[in-house]
Amino acid sequence: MVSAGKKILIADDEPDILEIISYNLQLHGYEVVTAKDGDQAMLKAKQNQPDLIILDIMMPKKNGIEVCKILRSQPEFNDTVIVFLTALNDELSHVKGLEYGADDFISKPISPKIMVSKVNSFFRRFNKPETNNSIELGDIKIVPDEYMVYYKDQPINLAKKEFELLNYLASKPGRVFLRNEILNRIWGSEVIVGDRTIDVHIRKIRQKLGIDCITTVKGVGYKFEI
Amino acid sequence: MVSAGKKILIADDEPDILEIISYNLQLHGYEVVTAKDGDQAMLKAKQNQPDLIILDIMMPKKNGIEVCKILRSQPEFNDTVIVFLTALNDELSHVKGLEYGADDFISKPISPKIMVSKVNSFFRRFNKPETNNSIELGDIKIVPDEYMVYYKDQPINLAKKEFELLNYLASKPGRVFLRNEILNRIWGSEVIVGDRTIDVHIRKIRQKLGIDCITTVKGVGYKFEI
DNA sequence: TTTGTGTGTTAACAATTTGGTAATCATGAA
DNA sequence: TTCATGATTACCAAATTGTTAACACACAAA
Repeated sequence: MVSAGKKILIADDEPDILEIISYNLQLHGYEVVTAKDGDQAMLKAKQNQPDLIILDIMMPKKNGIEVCKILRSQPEFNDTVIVFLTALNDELSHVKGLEYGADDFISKPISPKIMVSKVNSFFRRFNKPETNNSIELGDIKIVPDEYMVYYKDQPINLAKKEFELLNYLASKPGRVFLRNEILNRIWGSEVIVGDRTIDVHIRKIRQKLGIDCITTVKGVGYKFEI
Repeated sequence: MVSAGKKILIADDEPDILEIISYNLQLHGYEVVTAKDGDQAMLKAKQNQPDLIILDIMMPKKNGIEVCKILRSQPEFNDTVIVFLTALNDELSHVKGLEYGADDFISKPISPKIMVSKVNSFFRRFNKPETNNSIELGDIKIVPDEYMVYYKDQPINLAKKEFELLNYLASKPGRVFLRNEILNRIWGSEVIVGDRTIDVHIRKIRQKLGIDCITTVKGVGYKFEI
Protein backbone atom coordinates (compact mmCIF):
# COMPACT_ATOMS: atom_id res chain seq x y z
CA MET A 1 0.00 0.00 0.00
CA VAL A 2 1.44 3.27 -1.13
CA SER A 3 -0.29 5.55 1.29
CA ALA A 4 -0.07 3.57 4.51
CA GLY A 5 -0.07 5.62 7.68
CA LYS A 6 -1.95 8.55 6.22
CA LYS A 7 -4.43 10.19 8.51
CA ILE A 8 -7.93 10.86 7.30
CA LEU A 9 -10.70 12.83 8.92
CA ILE A 10 -14.25 12.03 7.86
CA ALA A 11 -17.14 14.22 8.92
CA ASP A 12 -20.69 13.09 8.33
CA ASP A 13 -23.80 13.12 10.47
CA GLU A 14 -24.84 9.60 9.58
CA PRO A 15 -23.12 7.17 11.96
CA ASP A 16 -23.65 4.21 9.62
CA ILE A 17 -21.77 5.89 6.82
CA LEU A 18 -18.99 6.95 9.15
CA GLU A 19 -18.58 3.46 10.45
CA ILE A 20 -18.60 1.55 7.20
CA ILE A 21 -16.29 3.97 5.45
CA SER A 22 -13.81 4.29 8.27
CA TYR A 23 -13.76 0.51 8.68
CA ASN A 24 -12.88 0.05 5.05
CA LEU A 25 -10.26 2.77 5.03
CA GLN A 26 -8.66 1.29 8.13
CA LEU A 27 -8.55 -2.09 6.40
CA HIS A 28 -6.39 -0.45 3.81
CA GLY A 29 -3.93 0.91 6.31
CA TYR A 30 -5.28 4.40 6.80
CA GLU A 31 -5.60 6.02 10.17
CA VAL A 32 -9.12 7.36 10.47
CA VAL A 33 -10.66 10.01 12.68
CA THR A 34 -14.39 10.73 12.53
CA ALA A 35 -16.62 13.66 13.39
CA LYS A 36 -20.38 13.80 13.48
CA ASP A 37 -20.87 17.52 12.94
CA GLY A 38 -19.12 20.64 11.78
CA ASP A 39 -17.83 21.78 15.13
CA GLN A 40 -16.40 18.39 15.93
CA ALA A 41 -14.79 18.30 12.52
CA MET A 42 -13.04 21.59 13.23
CA LEU A 43 -11.84 20.35 16.58
CA LYS A 44 -10.57 17.01 15.35
CA ALA A 45 -8.91 18.61 12.36
CA LYS A 46 -6.88 20.83 14.65
CA GLN A 47 -6.10 18.04 17.07
CA ASN A 48 -5.09 15.44 14.53
CA GLN A 49 -3.80 17.45 11.58
CA PRO A 50 -4.99 14.86 9.06
CA ASP A 51 -3.58 14.53 5.57
CA LEU A 52 -7.03 14.32 4.02
CA ILE A 53 -10.34 15.72 5.20
CA ILE A 54 -13.61 14.43 3.81
CA LEU A 55 -16.51 16.72 4.62
CA ASP A 56 -20.18 16.06 4.17
CA ILE A 57 -21.79 19.25 3.02
CA MET A 58 -24.98 18.85 5.01
CA MET A 59 -24.04 18.61 8.66
CA PRO A 60 -25.36 20.00 11.95
CA LYS A 61 -23.57 22.82 13.78
CA LYS A 62 -21.50 23.87 10.79
CA ASN A 63 -21.92 22.65 7.24
CA GLY A 64 -19.01 21.33 5.25
CA ILE A 65 -18.45 24.47 3.28
CA GLU A 66 -18.19 26.56 6.41
CA VAL A 67 -15.75 24.12 7.93
CA CYS A 68 -13.64 24.19 4.78
CA LYS A 69 -13.79 27.94 4.65
CA ILE A 70 -12.52 28.31 8.18
CA LEU A 71 -9.88 25.62 7.93
CA ARG A 72 -8.53 27.09 4.73
CA SER A 73 -8.15 30.43 6.44
CA GLN A 74 -5.59 28.86 8.72
CA PRO A 75 -2.11 28.38 7.37
CA GLU A 76 -1.62 24.98 8.87
CA PHE A 77 -4.36 23.59 6.64
CA ASN A 78 -3.09 25.11 3.46
CA ASP A 79 -1.54 21.87 2.37
CA THR A 80 -4.29 19.60 3.61
CA VAL A 81 -6.40 17.94 0.94
CA ILE A 82 -10.05 18.75 1.51
CA VAL A 83 -12.81 17.03 -0.44
CA PHE A 84 -16.58 17.26 -0.16
CA LEU A 85 -19.27 14.67 -0.06
CA THR A 86 -22.14 16.01 -2.14
CA ALA A 87 -25.40 14.83 -3.51
CA LEU A 88 -25.16 14.05 -7.18
CA ASN A 89 -25.48 17.06 -9.44
CA ASP A 90 -25.35 19.56 -6.64
CA GLU A 91 -23.79 22.21 -8.82
CA LEU A 92 -24.15 25.04 -6.37
CA SER A 93 -22.13 23.24 -3.73
CA HIS A 94 -19.46 22.49 -6.28
CA VAL A 95 -19.06 26.12 -7.16
CA LYS A 96 -19.08 27.27 -3.55
CA GLY A 97 -16.77 24.48 -2.54
CA LEU A 98 -14.15 25.33 -5.09
CA GLU A 99 -14.37 28.96 -4.14
CA TYR A 100 -13.52 28.09 -0.58
CA GLY A 101 -10.61 25.90 -1.45
CA ALA A 102 -11.97 22.39 -1.86
CA ASP A 103 -9.71 20.08 -3.80
CA ASP A 104 -12.34 17.70 -5.12
CA PHE A 105 -15.77 16.16 -4.68
CA ILE A 106 -17.19 12.77 -4.02
CA SER A 107 -20.79 12.16 -5.02
CA LYS A 108 -23.12 10.37 -2.68
CA PRO A 109 -24.22 7.65 -2.51
CA ILE A 110 -20.93 5.86 -2.79
CA SER A 111 -19.81 2.31 -2.11
CA PRO A 112 -17.02 1.72 0.42
CA LYS A 113 -14.94 0.12 -2.27
CA ILE A 114 -15.13 3.10 -4.57
CA MET A 115 -14.49 5.38 -1.64
CA VAL A 116 -11.27 3.57 -0.85
CA SER A 117 -10.10 3.74 -4.42
CA LYS A 118 -10.98 7.43 -4.55
CA VAL A 119 -8.98 8.06 -1.42
CA ASN A 120 -6.05 6.15 -2.84
CA SER A 121 -6.21 8.27 -5.94
CA PHE A 122 -6.27 11.48 -3.91
CA PHE A 123 -3.04 10.55 -2.29
CA ARG A 124 -1.55 9.64 -5.61
CA ARG A 125 -2.76 12.85 -7.14
CA PHE A 126 -1.86 15.23 -4.38
CA ASN A 127 1.17 13.11 -3.82
CA LYS A 128 2.36 13.95 -0.40
CA PRO A 129 5.94 12.82 -0.27
CA GLU A 130 7.07 10.31 2.33
CA THR A 131 4.88 7.89 4.14
CA ASN A 132 5.80 8.89 7.62
CA ASN A 133 6.39 12.51 8.26
CA SER A 134 9.82 12.31 9.78
CA ILE A 135 12.41 14.68 8.41
CA GLU A 136 16.05 13.76 7.96
CA LEU A 137 18.53 16.44 7.04
CA GLY A 138 22.22 15.89 7.32
CA ASP A 139 22.90 14.54 10.76
CA ILE A 140 19.58 15.73 12.10
CA LYS A 141 16.51 13.54 12.20
CA ILE A 142 13.16 14.85 13.33
CA VAL A 143 10.50 12.29 14.19
CA PRO A 144 7.13 13.87 14.91
CA ASP A 145 5.64 10.54 15.91
CA GLU A 146 8.06 10.37 18.81
CA TYR A 147 8.33 14.08 19.44
CA MET A 148 12.01 13.44 19.28
CA VAL A 149 15.04 14.80 17.51
CA TYR A 150 18.24 12.90 16.84
CA TYR A 151 21.63 14.38 16.09
CA LYS A 152 24.06 11.81 14.80
CA ASP A 153 21.62 9.22 16.16
CA GLN A 154 21.90 10.70 19.65
CA PRO A 155 18.42 11.46 21.00
CA ILE A 156 17.85 15.06 22.01
CA ASN A 157 15.00 15.92 24.27
CA LEU A 158 13.15 19.03 23.21
CA ALA A 159 10.13 20.40 25.02
CA LYS A 160 6.83 20.42 23.18
CA LYS A 161 6.96 24.00 21.95
CA GLU A 162 10.61 23.69 21.06
CA PHE A 163 9.93 20.58 19.05
CA GLU A 164 6.97 22.05 17.25
CA LEU A 165 8.98 25.11 16.38
CA LEU A 166 11.92 23.16 15.05
CA ASN A 167 9.66 20.78 13.16
CA TYR A 168 7.86 23.69 11.57
CA LEU A 169 11.03 25.43 10.46
CA ALA A 170 12.50 22.18 9.20
CA SER A 171 9.38 21.42 7.17
CA LYS A 172 10.79 23.68 4.47
CA PRO A 173 14.53 23.91 4.90
CA GLY A 174 16.00 27.14 3.64
CA ARG A 175 12.72 28.94 3.59
CA VAL A 176 12.37 31.93 5.87
CA PHE A 177 9.38 31.83 8.16
CA LEU A 178 8.13 35.21 9.22
CA ARG A 179 7.67 35.81 12.91
CA ASN A 180 3.96 36.19 12.30
CA GLU A 181 3.77 32.91 10.47
CA ILE A 182 5.52 31.17 13.32
CA LEU A 183 3.26 32.75 15.91
CA ASN A 184 0.19 31.74 13.96
CA ARG A 185 1.29 28.22 13.43
CA ILE A 186 2.80 27.36 16.79
CA TRP A 187 0.85 29.57 19.13
CA GLY A 188 -2.33 30.08 17.12
CA SER A 189 -3.78 33.36 15.99
CA GLU A 190 -5.74 33.91 19.21
CA VAL A 191 -2.86 33.64 21.61
CA ILE A 192 -0.76 36.70 22.20
CA VAL A 193 2.75 36.24 23.49
CA GLY A 194 5.56 38.65 24.03
CA ASP A 195 8.15 39.61 21.48
CA ARG A 196 11.01 37.71 23.02
CA THR A 197 9.19 34.40 23.37
CA ILE A 198 10.16 33.10 19.98
CA ASP A 199 13.79 34.11 20.50
CA VAL A 200 13.99 32.30 23.78
CA HIS A 201 12.65 29.12 22.26
CA ILE A 202 15.01 29.41 19.34
CA ARG A 203 17.81 29.88 21.82
CA LYS A 204 16.89 26.73 23.70
CA ILE A 205 16.73 24.71 20.50
CA ARG A 206 20.12 25.98 19.38
CA GLN A 207 21.52 25.22 22.79
CA LYS A 208 20.15 21.71 22.99
CA LEU A 209 21.09 20.77 19.46
CA GLY A 210 24.53 22.22 19.91
CA ILE A 211 24.79 23.00 16.22
CA ASP A 212 23.84 26.06 14.30
CA CYS A 213 20.99 24.97 12.09
CA ILE A 214 18.64 27.88 12.63
CA THR A 215 19.57 31.09 10.89
CA THR A 216 18.24 34.48 11.83
CA VAL A 217 17.15 36.74 9.02
CA LYS A 218 16.98 40.06 10.76
CA GLY A 219 13.78 41.97 10.34
CA VAL A 220 12.21 38.98 8.66
CA GLY A 221 12.25 35.74 10.60
CA TYR A 222 14.07 32.45 11.00
CA LYS A 223 14.99 29.60 8.73
CA PHE A 224 16.29 26.13 9.15
CA GLU A 225 19.33 25.02 7.21
CA ILE A 226 22.17 22.67 7.76
CA MET B 1 1.85 29.34 4.21
CA VAL B 2 1.18 29.31 0.53
CA SER B 3 0.74 32.99 -0.07
CA ALA B 4 3.27 34.47 2.30
CA GLY B 5 4.67 37.82 1.36
CA LYS B 6 1.91 38.73 -1.02
CA LYS B 7 1.03 42.38 -1.07
CA ILE B 8 -2.56 43.50 -0.73
CA LEU B 9 -4.07 46.92 -1.20
CA ILE B 10 -7.36 47.61 0.57
CA ALA B 11 -9.35 50.72 -0.21
CA ASP B 12 -12.30 51.66 1.94
CA ASP B 13 -13.46 54.91 3.45
CA GLU B 14 -14.21 53.41 6.85
CA PRO B 15 -11.04 53.49 8.95
CA ASP B 16 -12.34 50.82 11.33
CA ILE B 17 -12.81 48.32 8.56
CA LEU B 18 -9.41 49.11 7.10
CA GLU B 19 -7.75 48.58 10.41
CA ILE B 20 -9.36 45.34 11.48
CA ILE B 21 -9.00 43.71 8.10
CA SER B 22 -5.45 44.76 7.51
CA TYR B 23 -4.52 43.62 10.99
CA ASN B 24 -5.91 40.16 10.35
CA LEU B 25 -4.32 39.86 6.94
CA GLN B 26 -0.98 40.88 8.38
CA LEU B 27 -1.34 38.20 11.02
CA HIS B 28 -1.46 35.72 8.21
CA GLY B 29 1.73 36.96 6.67
CA TYR B 30 0.36 39.29 4.06
CA GLU B 31 1.79 42.71 3.47
CA VAL B 32 -1.00 45.24 3.55
CA VAL B 33 -1.33 48.74 2.16
CA THR B 34 -4.46 50.79 2.76
CA ALA B 35 -6.18 53.68 1.06
CA LYS B 36 -9.11 55.73 2.24
CA ASP B 37 -10.43 56.97 -1.07
CA GLY B 38 -10.28 56.35 -4.78
CA ASP B 39 -7.45 58.71 -5.57
CA GLN B 40 -5.29 57.34 -2.83
CA ALA B 41 -6.07 53.84 -4.02
CA MET B 42 -4.80 54.75 -7.48
CA LEU B 43 -1.65 56.25 -6.07
CA LYS B 44 -0.84 53.40 -3.73
CA ALA B 45 -1.59 50.83 -6.38
CA LYS B 46 1.04 52.38 -8.62
CA GLN B 47 3.53 52.81 -5.86
CA ASN B 48 3.22 49.40 -4.32
CA GLN B 49 2.23 47.15 -7.19
CA PRO B 50 0.14 44.87 -4.99
CA ASP B 51 -0.78 41.32 -5.96
CA LEU B 52 -4.35 41.81 -4.89
CA ILE B 53 -6.48 44.94 -4.74
CA ILE B 54 -9.67 45.06 -2.71
CA LEU B 55 -11.83 48.04 -3.61
CA ASP B 56 -14.86 49.31 -1.80
CA ILE B 57 -17.37 50.43 -4.41
CA MET B 58 -18.63 53.47 -2.53
CA MET B 59 -15.65 55.72 -1.90
CA PRO B 60 -14.95 59.45 -1.98
CA LYS B 61 -12.91 61.00 -4.81
CA LYS B 62 -13.25 58.03 -7.15
CA ASN B 63 -15.51 55.06 -6.63
CA GLY B 64 -14.17 51.52 -6.84
CA ILE B 65 -15.44 50.88 -10.32
CA GLU B 66 -13.70 53.94 -11.72
CA VAL B 67 -10.47 52.96 -10.04
CA CYS B 68 -10.71 49.47 -11.45
CA LYS B 69 -11.47 50.79 -14.92
CA ILE B 70 -8.41 53.01 -14.90
CA LEU B 71 -6.06 50.46 -13.41
CA ARG B 72 -7.16 47.80 -15.84
CA SER B 73 -6.33 50.09 -18.71
CA GLN B 74 -2.70 50.04 -17.65
CA PRO B 75 -0.54 47.10 -18.63
CA GLU B 76 1.22 46.77 -15.30
CA PHE B 77 -2.08 45.87 -13.65
CA ASN B 78 -2.95 43.17 -16.11
CA ASP B 79 -1.99 40.43 -13.74
CA THR B 80 -3.27 42.05 -10.58
CA VAL B 81 -6.29 40.47 -8.98
CA ILE B 82 -8.94 43.08 -8.36
CA VAL B 83 -12.00 42.36 -6.24
CA PHE B 84 -14.84 44.55 -5.06
CA LEU B 85 -16.44 45.05 -1.71
CA THR B 86 -20.17 45.40 -2.30
CA ALA B 87 -23.33 45.56 -0.29
CA LEU B 88 -25.21 42.30 -0.37
CA ASN B 89 -27.30 41.78 -3.49
CA ASP B 90 -26.00 44.84 -5.23
CA GLU B 91 -26.56 43.32 -8.62
CA LEU B 92 -25.88 46.46 -10.58
CA SER B 93 -22.39 46.83 -9.16
CA HIS B 94 -21.67 43.21 -9.91
CA VAL B 95 -22.55 43.65 -13.54
CA LYS B 96 -20.60 46.88 -13.88
CA GLY B 97 -17.67 45.50 -11.95
CA LEU B 98 -17.28 42.46 -14.13
CA GLU B 99 -17.59 44.62 -17.18
CA TYR B 100 -14.61 46.67 -16.08
CA GLY B 101 -12.40 43.76 -15.21
CA ALA B 102 -13.10 42.79 -11.62
CA ASP B 103 -12.11 39.27 -10.72
CA ASP B 104 -14.60 38.72 -7.94
CA PHE B 105 -16.77 40.24 -5.27
CA ILE B 106 -16.91 40.22 -1.53
CA SER B 107 -20.19 41.04 0.16
CA LYS B 108 -20.29 43.39 3.08
CA PRO B 109 -20.57 43.04 5.98
CA ILE B 110 -17.82 40.47 6.30
CA SER B 111 -15.93 39.05 9.27
CA PRO B 112 -12.15 39.38 9.34
CA LYS B 113 -11.80 35.63 9.46
CA ILE B 114 -13.87 35.09 6.36
CA MET B 115 -12.01 37.91 4.67
CA VAL B 116 -8.74 36.14 5.31
CA SER B 117 -10.06 32.89 3.95
CA LYS B 118 -11.40 34.65 0.88
CA VAL B 119 -8.04 36.23 0.28
CA ASN B 120 -6.33 32.87 0.66
CA SER B 121 -8.70 31.41 -1.87
CA PHE B 122 -8.05 34.23 -4.32
CA PHE B 123 -4.38 33.46 -4.29
CA ARG B 124 -5.08 29.77 -4.69
CA ARG B 125 -7.42 30.42 -7.56
CA PHE B 126 -5.67 33.14 -9.46
CA ASN B 127 -2.08 32.44 -8.73
CA LYS B 128 -0.89 30.70 -11.81
CA PRO B 129 2.01 28.50 -10.98
CA GLU B 130 2.47 27.45 -7.39
CA THR B 131 6.17 27.75 -8.04
CA ASN B 132 8.18 30.05 -5.89
CA ASN B 133 9.01 33.36 -7.44
CA SER B 134 12.74 32.97 -7.52
CA ILE B 135 14.67 34.75 -10.24
CA GLU B 136 17.64 33.22 -12.00
CA LEU B 137 19.76 35.33 -14.31
CA GLY B 138 23.14 34.19 -15.45
CA ASP B 139 25.10 33.18 -12.41
CA ILE B 140 22.81 35.07 -10.08
CA LYS B 141 19.87 33.46 -8.35
CA ILE B 142 17.49 35.41 -6.17
CA VAL B 143 15.21 33.40 -3.90
CA PRO B 144 12.66 35.54 -2.05
CA ASP B 145 11.46 32.59 0.03
CA GLU B 146 14.89 32.29 1.50
CA TYR B 147 15.75 35.97 1.50
CA MET B 148 18.91 34.81 -0.13
CA VAL B 149 20.98 35.53 -3.20
CA TYR B 150 23.36 33.09 -4.82
CA TYR B 151 26.24 33.91 -7.11
CA LYS B 152 27.64 30.83 -8.79
CA ASP B 153 25.77 28.87 -6.12
CA GLN B 154 27.63 30.69 -3.38
CA PRO B 155 25.14 32.12 -0.88
CA ILE B 156 25.40 35.85 -0.33
CA ASN B 157 23.86 37.41 2.69
CA LEU B 158 22.10 40.66 2.01
CA ALA B 159 20.30 42.71 4.65
CA LYS B 160 16.56 43.10 4.33
CA LYS B 161 16.52 46.42 2.51
CA GLU B 162 19.38 45.39 0.29
CA PHE B 163 17.63 42.20 -0.66
CA GLU B 164 14.35 43.92 -1.34
CA LEU B 165 16.08 46.48 -3.48
CA LEU B 166 17.96 43.93 -5.53
CA ASN B 167 14.90 41.75 -5.88
CA TYR B 168 12.91 44.73 -7.10
CA LEU B 169 15.49 45.76 -9.69
CA ALA B 170 15.91 42.18 -10.84
CA SER B 171 12.18 41.71 -11.23
CA LYS B 172 12.46 43.38 -14.62
CA PRO B 173 16.03 43.05 -15.85
CA GLY B 174 17.13 45.78 -18.19
CA ARG B 175 14.37 48.11 -17.18
CA VAL B 176 15.43 51.35 -15.53
CA PHE B 177 13.76 52.09 -12.24
CA LEU B 178 13.47 55.73 -11.35
CA ARG B 179 14.74 56.78 -7.99
CA ASN B 180 11.21 57.75 -7.08
CA GLU B 181 9.85 54.38 -8.06
CA ILE B 182 12.43 52.70 -5.92
CA LEU B 183 11.74 54.94 -2.98
CA ASN B 184 8.03 54.32 -3.22
CA ARG B 185 8.36 50.60 -3.61
CA ILE B 186 11.03 49.83 -1.06
CA TRP B 187 10.58 52.60 1.46
CA GLY B 188 6.90 53.37 0.94
CA SER B 189 5.35 56.67 0.11
CA GLU B 190 5.10 57.87 3.70
CA VAL B 191 8.73 57.43 4.61
CA ILE B 192 11.09 60.19 3.66
CA VAL B 193 14.76 59.41 3.34
CA GLY B 194 17.67 61.38 2.08
CA ASP B 195 18.96 61.42 -1.46
CA ARG B 196 22.04 59.38 -0.83
CA THR B 197 20.29 56.52 0.91
CA ILE B 198 19.59 54.59 -2.27
CA ASP B 199 23.17 55.04 -3.46
CA VAL B 200 24.54 53.64 -0.28
CA HIS B 201 22.35 50.57 -0.48
CA ILE B 202 23.24 50.06 -4.12
CA ARG B 203 26.86 50.34 -3.11
CA LYS B 204 26.48 47.68 -0.46
CA ILE B 205 24.79 45.32 -2.88
CA ARG B 206 27.50 45.80 -5.48
CA GLN B 207 30.11 45.24 -2.84
CA LYS B 208 28.57 42.09 -1.46
CA LEU B 209 27.84 40.57 -4.85
CA GLY B 210 31.30 41.43 -6.10
CA ILE B 211 30.06 41.76 -9.64
CA ASP B 212 28.67 44.69 -11.51
CA CYS B 213 25.08 43.80 -12.20
CA ILE B 214 23.49 47.10 -11.29
CA THR B 215 23.97 49.86 -13.81
CA THR B 216 23.57 53.52 -13.02
CA VAL B 217 21.61 55.56 -15.51
CA LYS B 218 22.63 59.02 -14.62
CA GLY B 219 19.85 61.46 -13.91
CA VAL B 220 17.30 58.66 -14.17
CA GLY B 221 17.81 55.70 -11.92
CA TYR B 222 19.22 52.21 -11.75
CA LYS B 223 18.74 49.02 -13.67
CA PHE B 224 19.68 45.43 -13.17
CA GLU B 225 21.49 43.59 -15.92
CA ILE B 226 24.07 40.90 -16.16
C1' DT C 1 0.56 16.59 51.56
C1' DT C 2 5.15 18.40 50.27
C1' DT C 3 8.88 18.43 47.24
C1' DG C 4 11.11 18.44 43.09
C1' DT C 5 11.41 18.84 38.09
C1' DG C 6 10.39 20.57 33.61
C1' DT C 7 7.97 23.89 30.75
C1' DG C 8 6.47 28.28 28.87
C1' DT C 9 6.61 33.00 29.42
C1' DT C 10 8.27 37.47 30.63
C1' DA C 11 11.43 41.17 31.94
C1' DA C 12 15.72 43.28 31.83
C1' DC C 13 19.75 44.10 29.83
C1' DA C 14 23.59 43.05 26.39
C1' DA C 15 25.02 42.54 21.83
C1' DT C 16 24.49 42.99 17.17
C1' DT C 17 22.85 44.53 12.86
C1' DT C 18 20.63 47.86 10.24
C1' DG C 19 19.46 51.79 7.88
C1' DG C 20 20.37 56.39 7.27
C1' DT C 21 23.22 60.69 7.10
C1' DA C 22 26.94 63.78 6.50
C1' DA C 23 31.09 64.78 4.57
C1' DT C 24 34.04 64.19 0.97
C1' DC C 25 35.66 62.48 -3.39
C1' DA C 26 35.13 61.25 -8.48
C1' DT C 27 33.30 61.87 -12.91
C1' DG C 28 31.21 63.50 -16.99
C1' DA C 29 28.57 67.13 -19.40
C1' DA C 30 28.01 71.84 -20.66
C1' DT D 1 36.25 75.17 -15.36
C1' DT D 2 31.91 74.60 -13.14
C1' DC D 3 28.01 72.21 -12.04
C1' DA D 4 25.30 68.26 -11.31
C1' DT D 5 25.11 63.77 -10.11
C1' DG D 6 26.54 59.77 -8.15
C1' DA D 7 30.26 56.97 -5.35
C1' DT D 8 32.50 56.17 -1.26
C1' DT D 9 33.48 56.17 3.43
C1' DA D 10 32.93 56.43 8.23
C1' DC D 11 29.97 57.05 11.81
C1' DC D 12 25.77 56.86 14.85
C1' DA D 13 21.10 56.03 16.43
C1' DA D 14 17.47 53.00 16.18
C1' DA D 15 15.77 48.61 15.48
C1' DT D 16 16.20 43.95 16.26
C1' DT D 17 17.72 39.92 18.32
C1' DG D 18 20.49 37.24 21.96
C1' DT D 19 21.03 35.97 26.64
C1' DT D 20 20.11 35.28 31.24
C1' DA D 21 17.47 34.90 35.22
C1' DA D 22 13.24 34.74 37.47
C1' DC D 23 8.52 33.42 37.85
C1' DA D 24 4.12 30.85 37.62
C1' DC D 25 2.34 26.66 36.65
C1' DA D 26 1.61 21.75 35.91
C1' DC D 27 2.66 17.33 37.07
C1' DA D 28 4.86 13.47 39.25
C1' DA D 29 7.35 11.28 43.00
C1' DA D 30 8.17 10.75 47.74
